Amino acid sequence: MTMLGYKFILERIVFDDYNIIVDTANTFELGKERIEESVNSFKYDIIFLDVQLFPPNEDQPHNGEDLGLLARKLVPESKIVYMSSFSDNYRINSILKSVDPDGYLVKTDIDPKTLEDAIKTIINGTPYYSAKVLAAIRKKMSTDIVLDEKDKKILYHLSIGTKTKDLENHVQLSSSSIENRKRHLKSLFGTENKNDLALILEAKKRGFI
Amino acid sequence: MTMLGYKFILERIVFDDYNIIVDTANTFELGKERIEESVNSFKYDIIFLDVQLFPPNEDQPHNGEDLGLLARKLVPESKIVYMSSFSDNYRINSILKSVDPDGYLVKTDIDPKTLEDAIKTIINGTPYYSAKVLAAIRKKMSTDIVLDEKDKKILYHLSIGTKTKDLENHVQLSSSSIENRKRHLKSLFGTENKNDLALILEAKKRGFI
DNA sequence: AGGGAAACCCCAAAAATTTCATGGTTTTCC
DNA sequence: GGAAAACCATGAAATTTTTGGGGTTTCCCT
Repeated sequence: MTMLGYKFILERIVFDDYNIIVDTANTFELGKERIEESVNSFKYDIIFLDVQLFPPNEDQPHNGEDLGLLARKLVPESKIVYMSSFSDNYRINSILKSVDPDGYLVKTDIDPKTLEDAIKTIINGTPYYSAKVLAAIRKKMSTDIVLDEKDKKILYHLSIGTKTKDLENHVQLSSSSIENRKRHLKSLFGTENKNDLALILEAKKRGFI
Repeated sequence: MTMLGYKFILERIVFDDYNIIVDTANTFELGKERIEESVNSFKYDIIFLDVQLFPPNEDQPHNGEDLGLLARKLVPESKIVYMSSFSDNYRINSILKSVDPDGYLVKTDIDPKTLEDAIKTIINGTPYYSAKVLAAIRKKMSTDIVLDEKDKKILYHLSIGTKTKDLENHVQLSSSSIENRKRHLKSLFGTENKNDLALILEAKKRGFI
C-alpha cells in the first residue's frame, strides 16, 4: 500500500527535462529480479529501497541493505535511495557505511514537497539526507570517540539485554577483557561507576546504538 | 564587501513569523565583542561565521573556528553557521568535529534561493550542509579507515611538502616509526609500493586531506 | 531476610602490538 | 656520478591488551 502511495506521488511530480515512470517490487526476490533485468536493458535513474523488506521474524535472510549492495555492484550508475520507516542511529550509520546511498529518507521526515526536493537534488548529483538522518550524521561527525567492532558488539549485545557473562559467546574475548572494555567504554562515555543502563543510554544518545 | 552583500540578501528574505535584522563585524575582535555583548542582551538566532577571517599570513592568531568555539560556549542557544569560501575536506571535517555547527555553506554552492532554504531549515532545528559539504561528509561516513592524530599529521605534512626525514620534528616519533606508519597508511589507502604523491592523492580523494 | 548468581574490581603474568635503533638497498635529483 | 633522501628488514625495548584467578559488592528471586 505505502509503496503504491509513493508511486502515485512520484509520478505526479513535474520536471523540466524528466518524466517519471515507477516500477515496483514488493519482495526481496522481485526487487532482485528487477535490478538484474535492468543491467542489460534500461538502467534505473533512481532505485528506492526500504531498509526492512519484511518483518524480522520471517525466515527471510535478506533485507534492504543486501539489495542495495547488490544494486551497487550490478548497476553502479543507478542512484540508490533508502526510505526507512525507522530511524535508529545504528542502522542509519551502518547503511551509510556499507551501501553509501545517494539518499536516505526517514519516512516521518518527508512529505510530497520534500520528496520532490530530494529527487531533484539527487538527480543533480548531490546526496540528500532527511532531517533525522542529518541528526544522526551530525552526531557521528562531531564525536571523536571511535569504537572497534568488539566494542560495538559489546554495546549492541548489552542493549538487547545480553548478560555480561554471556558476552563471551558473542565477542571472542575473555570475560575479564570484556569487563575491561566495559570499564573503558564507561569512561569514554562519562558513565564511570554507573550501571550498564546508563552506558547504553549515553551510547544511544550519542548515536552509537 | 561580500559581507554587506549577504546582509542585503538576508534582510530581503520574507518569513511568515520572522523579520531579519543583520548585525555585522569584519574582524575577529569585533565579532568577539558582538558575541560577548549578546550574552547579556538580545541573543542572535543565527551567527554566520567565515572560516578564514584573515589572510593566513597576517599575524592574527585567531580564525573563524576559534570564534565559533567561543560562541558555542557563551551563547549555546544561538545557531552557528559557517560560510566558507574554500572547501577542502580537512577543514570541513575539522570544524564539523570541533564546533559542530548548525550549518556549513560553501560559498560556491549557494545562491539567494538556497541561502533562504538553509536559513529556514536551520531555524527549524535541522542542520543544513551545502552540496560540497555533503560530499565531504559522505566520504567520511562511508569509509571505515580511522586515523589517529599522528597519522593525520603525517599525511598533512607530506601534503605540504615536508620531507620524510623532517617529519620527526613535527610528529614526535622516531624516523623508523614514521616509515612504518607511512607503510601502513599506504596499505590502508591501497597505494603500496607507490610514492608519497600517490598516497596523498588517494587520501585527498577520500577526504582525509 | 537469605542465598546464589551476576556484576564489578584488582593484580600480575602472558600475548600482541607499536616503537625504535641499526644497517642495509633502492630511488631521486642535481 | 654521487650524495641525499626514501625505503626495507630485523630484532630488541616499550607499551598496550588480553587473560586467569583471586576477591567484594550488587542485584534478584523466593
